[in-house]
Amino acid sequence: MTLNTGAGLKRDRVRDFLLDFVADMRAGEAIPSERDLCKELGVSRPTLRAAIDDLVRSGVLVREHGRGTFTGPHRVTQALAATPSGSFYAPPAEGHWLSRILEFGSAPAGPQLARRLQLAPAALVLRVVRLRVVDDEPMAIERLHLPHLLVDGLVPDDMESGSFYRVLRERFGVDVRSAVQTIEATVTDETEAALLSVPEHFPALMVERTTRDVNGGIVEFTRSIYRGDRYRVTSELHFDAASG
Amino acid sequence: MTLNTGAGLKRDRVRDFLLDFVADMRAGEAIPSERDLCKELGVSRPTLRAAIDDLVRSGVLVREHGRGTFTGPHRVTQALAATPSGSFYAPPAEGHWLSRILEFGSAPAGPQLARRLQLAPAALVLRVVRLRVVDDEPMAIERLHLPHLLVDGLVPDDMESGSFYRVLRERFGVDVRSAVQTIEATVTDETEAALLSVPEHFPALMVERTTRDVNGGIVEFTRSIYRGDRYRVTSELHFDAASG
DNA sequence: CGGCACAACTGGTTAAGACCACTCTATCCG
DNA sequence: CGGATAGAGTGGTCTTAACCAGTTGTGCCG
Repeated sequence: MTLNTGAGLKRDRVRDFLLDFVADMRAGEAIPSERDLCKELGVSRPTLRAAIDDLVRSGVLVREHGRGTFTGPHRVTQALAATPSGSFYAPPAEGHWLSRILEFGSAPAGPQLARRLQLAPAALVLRVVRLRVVDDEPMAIERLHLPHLLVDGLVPDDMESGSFYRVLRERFGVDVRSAVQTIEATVTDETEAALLSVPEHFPALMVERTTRDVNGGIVEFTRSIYRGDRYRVTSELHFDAASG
Repeated sequence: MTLNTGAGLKRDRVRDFLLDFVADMRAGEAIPSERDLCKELGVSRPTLRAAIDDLVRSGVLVREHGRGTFTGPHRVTQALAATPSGSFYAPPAEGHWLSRILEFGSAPAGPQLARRLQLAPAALVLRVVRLRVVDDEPMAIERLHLPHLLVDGLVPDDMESGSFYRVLRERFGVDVRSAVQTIEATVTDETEAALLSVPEHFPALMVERTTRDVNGGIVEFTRSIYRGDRYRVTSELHFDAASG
C-alpha cells in the first residue's frame, strides 16, 4: 500500500490512490481512519484530508463525525444511467414515487409570496414542504405555496401519494391549465444536502413554477430542488419560419 | 480591523468578515494579501485560506497566483437580476452577443457521435467549439457537431456573430424545424471554469440538443455548458384535460 | 537608453502537532 | 441484570512553520 511516485501534486496522487482503493468496495463500506492512512501513505493529515475533501465533494466518500469515512451510497455514473427522463409534470410511472411531508401549515403570505401569488400580504398561504422519493432514494425537495382559500380542508395525506393536481381538480374544483417554470443551476446547501443524501455543494437544479387555473388565477408557486445526478429535463421544441 | 468575538467556527467568522469587507468594493479590486490579513485578523494562514476557499467557491473572490486575490467580476445577486430569461433559441437582443471560436475542424464521427447524428462512424463531422460572450462576459461554452456534408464550405466567420440558424437556411438550404433538448445540473470542470471565468465546481447547466430539419434529418448535436449564475431557462407549459 | 536579471512580493502545497467534539463500546456499579 | 460512565477511536478545527511557484517592479549593466 504505497503511493505512485509519479509527478503531480501529492494531494492529487493521494486522491487518485483513494479512488482506486474505493473502486472495488461496496457502497457504504468504511475506509481506514485518517491517521492510519497517513501512516500507510506517508503523507500528513492535512494533505490526506484535502484529498478526501475532493472525494467528499464529488460524492465518492461520505464523512461521519466520530464514526469514520465511508464510500458513498451510490456511484455517480450509476446514477446518471438511472436518470428518469421526462417532464416535471408527468414523472414516469416506473418506480415507487412517494412524498414525505416535512412541513404543512398556513401563515400570512408576507410581501414576497404575496407578489408571487398575487394576494394581499396578510392573506393566508398554505406552505407544504415535501421530499419526493423514488424507490427509497430521495429525488427532490418541493416547497409549495398555495392560497389557503383555494385549498381549505386539504390534509397532508392528500399529498403523500398520487397526483396532487387530480386532488385539486376533484376535491377543490381547481382546474390547472398552464404553468411558467424557470430552471437554473445551483448547488445544495447544508439542509438540502442532508435531505437529499448528497454532499453539500452538490450540483442541483432549482425549478420555480407558477401554475394557473383555467381562469388565469394563480394556483401555486413552487420552488423545488432536484438532485443533479438523478434528474434531467427533456423538452421538445418546434420552430416557426421566423425563428433563427 | 478585528474579528467578531462571537461564537462559531473561526473560519466562518473570517469568511463573514471578508464578505462584509468586500461588500463595498468595486468588482475586480484586490483584497489585502493573505499574510497581511492573517496578521490583522489574528488567524493562521490555513484558517484564512479556508475562509477564502469558501468565497472563491461561491464566486465572490477570484485568486490569481502570484498577483493577488480579487473581488469577483460580478456579484451573484447582480448577476441573477441581469440573467437573460427566455429560450435558448431566441436570446434577447439586449447586450452584445459574440462568439469566440475555440475550435473549428472536421474529423471522422467515431462511434458515439455517429449514433447521435445517425451517420456512419467514418463519416466526417464538423466540430465547432465556441465561447458565447455577452458584454465581454463569458456566458456559455457550446460544442457543436454537424454532418460535414451538410455544411461544406462553412467558415469560422459564419459563426462569429449573427444567427447560425439563418446561415444554415440561407447559405446551405438547411431549414431547422425542431429540437429535443435535455437539461441537467452539473458543475464546471477545470477547463470550463477557466473559459467561463468562474471557479472550478461552479454550478452550471449542461444542455444537450439534437436539432432536426424539416425532413427529419439530424442537423446538429450540441452539448453546451451555461454559467449557472447567468442563465436560466424559462418555459411555458400547457396542460390538456388528461394531464394530472 | 534599453533589456535582462534579481529581489520582493503574491498565492499554492505540505508538514507535524495540538486540542475539540462526537460515537461507540466495554466496564463498573447499583 | 441493566443502565450510567469512562475511555478509546473517529473526524473537525486551528496553529506554526517551511518551502515551491508564479508575477512584477526595480535597478544594474551593457
